Amino acid sequence: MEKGKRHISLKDLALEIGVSISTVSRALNNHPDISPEVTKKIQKLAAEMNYTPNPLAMGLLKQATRMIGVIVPDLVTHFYSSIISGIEQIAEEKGYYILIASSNETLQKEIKAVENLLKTRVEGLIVCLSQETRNYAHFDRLIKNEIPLVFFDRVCRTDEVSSVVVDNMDAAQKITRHFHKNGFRRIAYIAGPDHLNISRERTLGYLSGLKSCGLEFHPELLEKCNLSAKDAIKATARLLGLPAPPDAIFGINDTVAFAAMKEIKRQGLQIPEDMALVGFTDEFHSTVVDPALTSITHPTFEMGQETARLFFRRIENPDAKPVQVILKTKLVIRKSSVKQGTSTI
Amino acid sequence: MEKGKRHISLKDLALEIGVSISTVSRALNNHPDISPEVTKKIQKLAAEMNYTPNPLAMGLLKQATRMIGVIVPDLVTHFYSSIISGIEQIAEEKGYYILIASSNETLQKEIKAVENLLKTRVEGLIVCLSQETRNYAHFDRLIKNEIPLVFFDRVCRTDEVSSVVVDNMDAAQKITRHFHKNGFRRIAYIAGPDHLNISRERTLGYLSGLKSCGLEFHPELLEKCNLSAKDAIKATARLLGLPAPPDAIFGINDTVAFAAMKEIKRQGLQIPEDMALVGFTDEFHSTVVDPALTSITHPTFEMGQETARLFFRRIENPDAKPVQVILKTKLVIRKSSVKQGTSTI
DNA sequence: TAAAATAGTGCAAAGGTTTGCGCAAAGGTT
DNA sequence: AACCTTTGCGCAAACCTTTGCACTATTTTA
Repeated sequence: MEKGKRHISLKDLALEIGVSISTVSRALNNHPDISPEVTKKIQKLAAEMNYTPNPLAMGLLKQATRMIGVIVPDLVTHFYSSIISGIEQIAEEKGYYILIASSNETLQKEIKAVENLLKTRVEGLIVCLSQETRNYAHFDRLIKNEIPLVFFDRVCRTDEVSSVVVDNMDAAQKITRHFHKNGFRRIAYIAGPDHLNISRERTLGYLSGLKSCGLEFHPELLEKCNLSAKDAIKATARLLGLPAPPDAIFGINDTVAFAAMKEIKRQGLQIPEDMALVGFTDEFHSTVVDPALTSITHPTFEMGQETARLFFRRIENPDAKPVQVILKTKLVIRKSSVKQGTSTI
Repeated sequence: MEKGKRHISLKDLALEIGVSISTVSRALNNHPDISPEVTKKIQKLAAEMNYTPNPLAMGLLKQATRMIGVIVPDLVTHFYSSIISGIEQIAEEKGYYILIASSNETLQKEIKAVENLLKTRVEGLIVCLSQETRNYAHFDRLIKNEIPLVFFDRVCRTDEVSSVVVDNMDAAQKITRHFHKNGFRRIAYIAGPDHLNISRERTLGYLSGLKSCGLEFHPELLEKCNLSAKDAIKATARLLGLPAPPDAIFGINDTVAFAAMKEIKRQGLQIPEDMALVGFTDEFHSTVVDPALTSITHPTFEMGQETARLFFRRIENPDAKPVQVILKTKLVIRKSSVKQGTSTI
């Protein structure tokens, strides 16, 4: 490879062998029109010279970049990183690359990310809504222009767009019942903003869970926060400061659960003796904290895989009806929600 | 925008207005040759029709894709995610996109990632070596072909390639001295593979730290692991099982530190009373575990930024000499290394 | 008034790839 | 021997953009 020339092209091969570019192209694609000897010679040279087709040229020609844009609320939590890994695995199998953007939980950056990714001509988008997003105009534009789109976890427009979620209602029910079974009666829930499906659905699960246990719903035990650690700490403090404080709390996600844990400890309360705690989070973090955190674990890697599969389903079959894949979560019971001496069965 | 046509081109604008493609192109670039009226009309239409230049076409023409390949050992730890965020920020300022690949700590996947990224015609690579990498042929090829390359954290070929690292020796010294100052005398270190600069340098810091404290070096207190949690647990167990076990341990990174913590707790030992512990990790994780972990924190976001800056320095000035940027770490003292009642000053 | 300069556009090539069509030479059929 | 079919390959267009050059009017200069 001569200096300054990083990649060789069909033209280079054609010049070297003394045939036309078309012949080289066809030979590399095993087109029957080209004689076996010529084909072999060309393929050999291509291998030697380390030829790889230029994706820019292909993209231009085929109007397909083989790139997917992925927008996540943040990059630094295990939840999203793990989902991205799942997406990537499937994408790689299909010969696609993913372009990752973070909305930083803001609507503004999310809109910007959509714009930027479209500018780069990604073939479509895989998105988890930012916490702020309650206006979907930027996605409606994509839908109108028939640009492939799939949502995961935090979703919207589920009639028009395929999506992957977990069974949030079921998960919240499981937590509530688990608390009840372990002797807790004043069960609090720190939710997120109402416009997020995950928050709404978990609230429903919480309520129906209470009902099925024969527990009364106390509105003051349903707290809200904006999903930041800071706000979650405030919400926890409000709960702990109640005239009749809860004896168990579950947080809508890991940030909230860890924040709650910090605040509970800061106030000198024992977990789970004074206050039981359950979160939505992953294996790793749950076990590293003390006490180990009982939690709903998401099948994050599978969520990513499933989302990517839906994306390719859409690419390969644009007219297919949107579907919603609902994955089951698991309640992994650890120390934070079980008083010593209590049966957990 | 008519259905099925996702992006409009100069041609569409030209047809609409009735001028040539060249005129449209020049008008959008404010070329003085085009009359002000025509220019204004074209720019107005372009804005209305939401024209954005096709990066594939530009890439083909300019032989520059404005894409950077980033290879990290894994995607799911905060350390790398945070560095990636830093890289991304600078890249975005420059109008570049990043393509992220994970080596999963294996040489094989790292080589594959290099190949794949080159296939996509990234303009260059930003890399943190996998744990296994001790053969650098795949990078030597890049160097020979003058493909821009920058390493961070785990580096090689530093004479030919710019890199960003932290002052690992200084960091390990700080830890060792901190242990000594707090009354610990049998200080152990769980290192990684010797071919990794971070491991070697921290070992040197450990040794010189011991020396400067007047402590003798006991070879059995220098353990090694392959950076996996599993192996780190084994290494910890070996240390704890020693006839004369250590009274303090520091782990080469967060995975190792957390694994050590688990094993120490599992054996029923108290931290820091029976065994002090210090890790290399980030703010968030250090505070969420119990006891809060004293640790060397990396300026991860800045590392990412600095790495990206070196990359662009290379792009803009290919003949500049390679440099190595060495960032300072901070030792943040928390409970895991200070016995109650002990002065930490 | 004729020649020269200028302003405003368009043509075409380049970058890399695929592919319908055309063309020549070779072989096969009556 | 005259025709038809293969075989094997090249031409050129298309995808989109920039840019050197050429071209046509119009305006300026001598």
